[in-house]
Amino acid sequence: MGLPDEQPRPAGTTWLRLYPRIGLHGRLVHQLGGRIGRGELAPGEALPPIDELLAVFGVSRTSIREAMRVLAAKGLIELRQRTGGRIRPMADWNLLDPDVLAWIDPFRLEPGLMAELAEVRLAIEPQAARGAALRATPADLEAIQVQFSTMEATALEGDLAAFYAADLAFHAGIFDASHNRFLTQLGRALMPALDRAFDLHRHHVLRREDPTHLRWRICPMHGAILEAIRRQDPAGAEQAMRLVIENAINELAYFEERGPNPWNDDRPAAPLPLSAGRPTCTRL
Amino acid sequence: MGLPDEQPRPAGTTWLRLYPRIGLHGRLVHQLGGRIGRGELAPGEALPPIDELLAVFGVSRTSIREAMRVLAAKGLIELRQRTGGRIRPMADWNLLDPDVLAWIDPFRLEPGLMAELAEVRLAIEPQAARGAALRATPADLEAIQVQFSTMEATALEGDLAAFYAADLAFHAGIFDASHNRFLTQLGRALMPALDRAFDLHRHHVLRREDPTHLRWRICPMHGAILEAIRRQDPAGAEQAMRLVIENAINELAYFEERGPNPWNDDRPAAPLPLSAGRPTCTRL
DNA sequence: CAGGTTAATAGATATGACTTTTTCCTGCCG
DNA sequence: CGGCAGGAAAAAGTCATATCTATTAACCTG
Repeated sequence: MGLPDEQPRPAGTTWLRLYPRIGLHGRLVHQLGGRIGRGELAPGEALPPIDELLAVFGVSRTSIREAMRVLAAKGLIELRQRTGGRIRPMADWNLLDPDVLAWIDPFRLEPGLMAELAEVRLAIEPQAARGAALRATPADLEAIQVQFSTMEATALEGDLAAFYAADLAFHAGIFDASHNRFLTQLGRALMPALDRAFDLHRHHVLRREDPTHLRWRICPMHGAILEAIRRQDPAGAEQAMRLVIENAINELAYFEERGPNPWNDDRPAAPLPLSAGRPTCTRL
Repeated sequence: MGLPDEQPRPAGTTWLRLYPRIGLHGRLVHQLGGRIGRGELAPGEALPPIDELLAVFGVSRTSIREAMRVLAAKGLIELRQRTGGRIRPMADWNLLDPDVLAWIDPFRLEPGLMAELAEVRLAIEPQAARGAALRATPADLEAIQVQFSTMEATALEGDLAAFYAADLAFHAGIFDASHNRFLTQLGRALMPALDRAFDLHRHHVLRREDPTHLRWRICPMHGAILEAIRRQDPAGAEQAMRLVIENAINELAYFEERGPNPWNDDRPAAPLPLSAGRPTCTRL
C-alpha cells in the first residue's frame, strides 16, 4: 500500500497542534495534504475518483472519505456530488491552519510568500510583545528567560539546530505570554512557516561563517525584548521586537542577493513515489 | 431526526468561506460545532458514544464519523479509540478558522475575547492598509470606493444594516487589496467576529439616537483611509486605519460603561432543543 | 498487594448495497 | 438552427453490517 508508517511527532514541537498522523485516514490526510501543499496536485485539478484512490492506497472507502473531509475542512479541496474532489485555489486554503502551513513548501514554490509572511510578522509580533509586557506572568517570564539562556549558550557552542529551536520557542513564549488567544493561535499557526524561515537563515549563517553573529548581534536584540517585557514596558517591547524582525528581514534580503536558491543543495529533487508498486493509476 | 433543513448561505457574505452546510454530515458539523462554540458542550467533556449519537440524530455511522473528523480537523474535539470523542480546551481550537469563529458567540460568553480581537485588529488592519497603499490595483480601489459610497449613502438614509454591511465589505476590500495572502486569510477569518462587533456598535448607535454620527464622524475617517490608499501613501493609510480602529474601541468602551449586556434584549435566552422528539439520550 | 495476562468494549476499518444529486445526452419545440 | 425539457447514467453520498484493533479494566497468579 502507498502509505508511510505512523510517525510520532518530532521532538521539541509541543507548541504545534497538528492533525494526528495516526490511523489510516490520518496518514492519508498528511500524504495528500503534503502533495497539494507542494504543488504536485495543482489547484483546479480534479482528484481521481474514489474508486481509483481506493485502489491506489489500498484502503477502504471509509478512510478515503474521512481523509477527504479533513482536507475539505481545511479548505484545500472542494467535494461535490458527481463531480468529485477538486483542488481549490490557494487563496481559499485556510492558510492559518497549522497543518496547511506545514504542508506548504513556501520558499521552494513561492518566494513571495516569505515576504508576505514577514509583513505579517511585523504586524503581529510587536503587538504580541506589547501584550506580553502588559500581561506576562512570572511563569511566562521564566519560560522566555529559559529559552533566551539556551540561545546564548548554544550560540557560543555553535549548536545551530538547538539555537534556532530555542529562538522559535522564545517567540512562541512571547505569543503565549501575550495572553491573547487570537495572537497565541496566530503565533502557533505561523510557527511552521517561521521554522522554514529560520532554516533559511541558518543556511546562510553557515555559509557566512561568522559564528559571533548569533551571539553578539542576534542575542542582544532578543535580550532587549525580554528586558522590556520584564520591566513591563509595552512601547519598549514593541520597538525591540520590531528591530529583531526588521533585522531578520534585512539579513535575509541581504543573503538572497547572493547565490541561487539554497534549497536545491540538500533536498531531494524529485518527490518520492506515492504508491509502492501498483501501476493502477497514473495520475497519482 | 434532529437535523435542521439545509440552508443556503446568507446573502452578502460571499467573502466567507464556511464549511458547506450540505448533506447530512455538513449539517451535523454545524449543529455540533455551534453547540460546542456556544459552550453547551463544555471543554473536557466527553461526547456521547457513537451509537448514542447515531440514535439521537437518526443518521448512519458514516455521517457521524465524517462530521467528527471535520470537527477534529478544526481542533474542537479529540478522537481516540475506545475512549471516544472529547471536547478540547478552547486554547486548542483553530480560532482563526472562519467556521470556528462563526460558531463562537464571543460576546455572550466571553467579553474578554472582544478586547483581544480589538488588539489583533489594531495589529493587522493598519498593516493591511499599508499593503493596500503599496499594491492596490485600480480594480481594488474601485471595489473599496463602491463600499465607501454605499456607506455614505446608507448613513444618510439611516439604513443601519446596509451601512454596517458596507463597512464590513470596506474592511474586507482593504484586506484583499493588500495582496498578502496571510492578511487576506486573517481578514476573512476575523470577519464573523467583526460582524458581531459591528452588531454591538449598531446596537449602541441606535440607543444613542444620533444619526449624524455615522455620516459625519465614521465616514470621513474611512474616507481618509481610501484617499491615502489612492495616493499610494502607506504611512498615511496605516495611520488613518489606526484612527478608525482606535475610535471604534473607544466608542465601544464608552458605550460599555452604560447599561447591561445588550445581547440579552433581543436574543432567545434558551438554546433550541436539538432532537425533535426522541428522548433516547438526555445528554444531547 | 504488585505485576502481568486476558477478556470485554468501543472506536477504526472494510465491504457492498442502495439513494441522491448532477451532468450530459437526446429529442422536441420554437 | 438554437435552446430548453426530460431522462439516463455516473459518481459521490448514505446506510447497514461485519471484522479488526487498541485500550481499558477485570482477573489471576506469585
